[in-house]
Formats: sequence, C-alpha cells, structure tokens
Amino acid sequence: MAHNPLSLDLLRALDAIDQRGSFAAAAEALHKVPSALTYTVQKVEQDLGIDLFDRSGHRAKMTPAARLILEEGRGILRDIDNLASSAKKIASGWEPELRIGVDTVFEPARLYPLVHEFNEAHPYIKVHLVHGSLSGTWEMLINGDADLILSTDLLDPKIDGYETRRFGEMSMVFAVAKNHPLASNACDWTHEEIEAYPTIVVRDSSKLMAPRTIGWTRQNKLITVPTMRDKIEAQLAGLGVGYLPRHRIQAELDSGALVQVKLNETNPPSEAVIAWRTGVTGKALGWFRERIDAEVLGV
Amino acid sequence: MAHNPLSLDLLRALDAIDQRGSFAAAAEALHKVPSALTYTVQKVEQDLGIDLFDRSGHRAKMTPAARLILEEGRGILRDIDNLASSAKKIASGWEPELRIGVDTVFEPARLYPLVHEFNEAHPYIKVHLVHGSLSGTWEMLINGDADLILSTDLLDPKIDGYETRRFGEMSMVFAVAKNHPLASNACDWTHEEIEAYPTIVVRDSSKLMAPRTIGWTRQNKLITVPTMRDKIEAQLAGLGVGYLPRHRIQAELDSGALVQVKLNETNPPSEAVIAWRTGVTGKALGWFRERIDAEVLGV
DNA sequence: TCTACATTTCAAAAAAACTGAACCTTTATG
DNA sequence: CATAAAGGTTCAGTTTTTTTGAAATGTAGA
Repeated sequence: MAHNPLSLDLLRALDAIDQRGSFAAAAEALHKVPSALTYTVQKVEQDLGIDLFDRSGHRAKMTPAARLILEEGRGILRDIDNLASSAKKIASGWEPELRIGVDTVFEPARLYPLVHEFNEAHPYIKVHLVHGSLSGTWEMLINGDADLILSTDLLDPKIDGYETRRFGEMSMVFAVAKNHPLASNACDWTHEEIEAYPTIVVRDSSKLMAPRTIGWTRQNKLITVPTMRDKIEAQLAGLGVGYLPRHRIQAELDSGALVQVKLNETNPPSEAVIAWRTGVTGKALGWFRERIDAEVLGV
Repeated sequence: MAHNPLSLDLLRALDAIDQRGSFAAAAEALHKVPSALTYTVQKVEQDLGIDLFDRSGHRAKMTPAARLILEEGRGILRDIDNLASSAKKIASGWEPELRIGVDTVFEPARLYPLVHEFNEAHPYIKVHLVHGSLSGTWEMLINGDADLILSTDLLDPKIDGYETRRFGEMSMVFAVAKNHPLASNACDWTHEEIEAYPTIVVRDSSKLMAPRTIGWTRQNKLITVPTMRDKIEAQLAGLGVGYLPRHRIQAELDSGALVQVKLNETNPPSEAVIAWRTGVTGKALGWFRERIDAEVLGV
C-alpha cells in the first residue's frame, strides 16, 4: 500500500494560493516559480485521482475538495508547527509532562488559571493534577508519582531528597455551623464540652507511610471524609466540628454560615509549601515553582 | 523564513521504528533500506537542531523529544489520512457540509444518534442542525438555508421546486395538565367552555412567508411560545391548552401529568415528512434521506 | 484586435532521497 | 575469549523528485 498522497507542501501551497489569490502570487510568496506550484498540485491531483482546481475559466478556482483540504490543512500545519517548537522545547530541558500533586487543603480551582496559562504557552506539555491529603501528598512526591507538590509543612516526614519553598501562611480556625450548639458562645468552651460533638477529619491518602493525625487527637466520635471539601461541607451541615483553613472558608465566615470558636489552645499557623525532588531541574517544574504564590490560597 | 523541518516521512518513520522496534525492521516495513531511515532521521535532526535518538548504546533509543513527535505525530497522520479520504468523498459527490432543518414538532435529541453515526463515518463532513417552526421550517428549505428539512405536510405551501417523502404519522392530541379544570371530564366540553382557557401556540419562525395558524383559530387568549418544547412545558404547567403531538408527550400521558381531552371535532393525523430541493443530489443528503425513519418520532 | 495576466507544458538542471557495500559497536553464544 | 549476529552509520554513486525558465495556451478586458 502506497503513501498518502497529501503532502505538507500541498497544504502550504493551497494556503498560499488562497491567501495571495493566484498561483503566480503564491509562488512568489513561497520563493518558487509558478510552474513549480502547478507541478505540486498536479502531482497530488493525479495521485489522489481528484481535481483540486477547476481550470475551465481564466483563473484556476478551487474545487470543494480542495477547499476542504485547505481548511483542515491549516489546522494540520498549525499542529505541525506547534509540534516542532514543542520538540525543541523538550530537547532544551522542558519536560514532556509534569505531574503536580495538590493537597486537599487547597482549593484545586485556584490552580486552574496558572495551568491554563501554562498550557497556552506550551500546548504539548501535559500537566496532570493529582490530589492527595496529608502525608499522602508527600508520598506522591517521594514515590515519584508527582514532580511537584503543594502541601503544608505540618507533617514534613523528615526524609531527605527533596527541597521546599514556602509560598504562604495558612491559619486554621476551629469552626462550626451557625446552627451548631457551640456557635452560641464565641469562646470559653471546655475540652469536655467540645468533645461532646463529633470531629470531622480528612482521611490521609497515604498508602504506605504511617498516617498522621491532624491537630490534637481525640479517639471518640471521629468522622473521616476523603477531602477538605467534604470536611467543609460536613461542618457546614452541622455534622461535626474541627479546624478548617481560613482561606477556604472566608466567604462562609463572612456570611455567617460558619462561626469561629476561639479555644484557649493556640494553633501556630502552618506554612503552605511547594516541594520537589532534589536534582530534578526541568524547566516546566521551574516555571511552576516560580509562579506558584499566595494567589493559590485565594488571598 | 524556511520550512518546518518536520516531514510526514519522519512521522511515518518514527511510527514504524516504534512499532517494529528497530531501524532495520522499520526500514523493511517501509520498503526501504536502513540507511535511508538513517538519512531521513538525521536530516530532521540537523534541520531541527535537536537529537531524536540517543546513539550512545547498542540500539538507538528515542529521546523524549522524539517520543513527543511520535505520539502527536500519530494523530497528525490519522488526520491526514482522514482528510485525504474525505477529499475523495467530496470529489465523488459527498457534500462538504449538510444543513438539516428540524421542525420543532420533533424532539431534536432523536436525531443525535443518526448524526453521530454519520459523523463517525464521515469525520470531515459538517452537519448543521437548525431549528424552525411551521412554515418557517419550509422557508429554510426554499431560501436555501437548509438542504433537508424534517417537517409536517400540514402547511405545505404549494410551491414547487422540492420533493418530499413521508416517514411517519403524527397524531395530535388535545391535552391539558392533570390539575387543569378541563381534565376533570374526559369528553363533552363545548367550544365555549374550552375557549374560556388560553390556547398555547407555537410561533411561526418564518420571516417572509405569511405565518400559518395551527388548527382552528380563536382570536382570544392566545399565548405564543417559540418552540414545541416550550408549548409542552406551558401546558404541563397548566398555563393553557392545545393540541400536542402524541409522540412528544406519550410519557406524560402515561404518567398522568397530561390528560387527553376528546373533542367531537376530528383532527386527521398529519404526516411527518422530509423535504429537499429537487435536483440537489449530494450523497450526504441521500444518506440522511434513506436513514430518517419513524425512529425520529420516538415510536 | 490587442494587451495583460494567469496558468500550463516541456526539456533541462538541481536537489533530495535512496541504495548497497563497507564499517563500527554492542550483545549473544559456544 | 573468540566469534558470530544484529543494529546502526558512512559514503560514493544512482535514481527519483522537484525546480526552473522559456515558450505556449487561453482568457478577460480595453
């Protein structure tokens, strides 16, 4: 079986003929002589067995088939151009794909504008966003399932082989739904009173490492949910209580849907960090390392 | 500015090398000699200024850049193949695009499976579905805004220049919402009693032709809506009464949400027809003419 | 009719692609 | 460890494809 007779040269020729309006003008634009264009076109017409131009009149007019090839061909030419430049990028240190692990404390949608911008600039570099929670997010990095993670320094597992950079501060607030019994008094609840209500906790997505527990541990009345979003919704519904990252619930605090309860224990604010494996130096990784900032927290 | 150095030959070469596992085997598959492949590859490497293969080991190994070109290139080769075969189709009588006018008496979603099937078989032939109502649907055909229409023979405007084929029968039922006063008695309402309630009518989408009126005319209490779907919803909400095509409301009649009211006047069932301009003989048009059957009515 | 384009034809020339034999290298094998 | 087998490249020569320029053809408009 022979080759497909369509050549990129033909696509470029059709494009030039359409833009310049004539074989002669197109030939000049392509640094060729008109008869060369005639040759290119006739060759494909013969191989494909169809007419590309209607030569009955004075000037050659494209047939519908040629017009289809023209229109779709432009997309193909664009793809080929993108592909060539992307290949060069990859050869010069841009990764073919980048996997970003995002801890559930962050609103995933906050990253989309950044990913979108990256994708416009580098159409052939695939960005994967994978989600994790607590030490599970770190595990993705250690296991090589992610090239870059957004997480917190809270449970830094003291394994070396990676580097971190801080990009924001997260204060955790103990919050309850507005109808919750604890909401009636802004302060002064004892531990025993608080322990009367279930605590919502996010389940650690780690498969291998010892799951860490968040905040202070109470054995009784734990309700575990898979993501921070679920935890927020559970607490909004009054199902239980617990610490939530302020940046995720600012709107609910402002509207009064959630109420902050002040406890006498103090939670030092934890750090939002990005982390990557040492020695890994791709340019896409570098791009995101540079660009991830407090914006991702929504502040 | 020179050409993009990426050639379809290179894409085919990379594909063969990947599939066969070696330059030698790939060369054989391409009816070439290994050194010809070396030539093709080296030429692009030189023009593009990047390495496509790592030749440090025994066997040449693709670089990440080559792998990207391979993977994306496969899609481009597929596109080129589709494009060539579509161009041949068009040259042999398949239209580049087909515009189908669908009257609002039909459920548009009923056509989707057919359009989907067509699209799989003819990826580069664009199908446009445009909507109309009453004589407006016919107008699309007469004006040349549609190549094929699905309509009813009810208001056949006696203009020649088109042909029709019947593909189903539509019985119109006078229906009201289950809470509507007229629903309490299955029969025996007088015209005066019925005229106490507003009639919902679909507005004719025609711009030029004289709008036709559906069924018997009553000047008072007319509520016009743009589509049959709106009319059904309006009558479901009890806003008014009127004839509805049985095939669109069978589920509502079965569930009791709508109730048929029998009147002593008889409405002869109208015909569901397709129509096209005489002398227009594209194969895509023919395909749909053959394939549109009672299925579109949902029976 | 004459002129100005627009395109094609054709033979020759240039460029690109292909071939086959010789030649490295690395892996497999007795 | 010597030898064979296989993968890939180099290179000079050959074939094929593409380009060129001059002449020919044909159409539209003055």
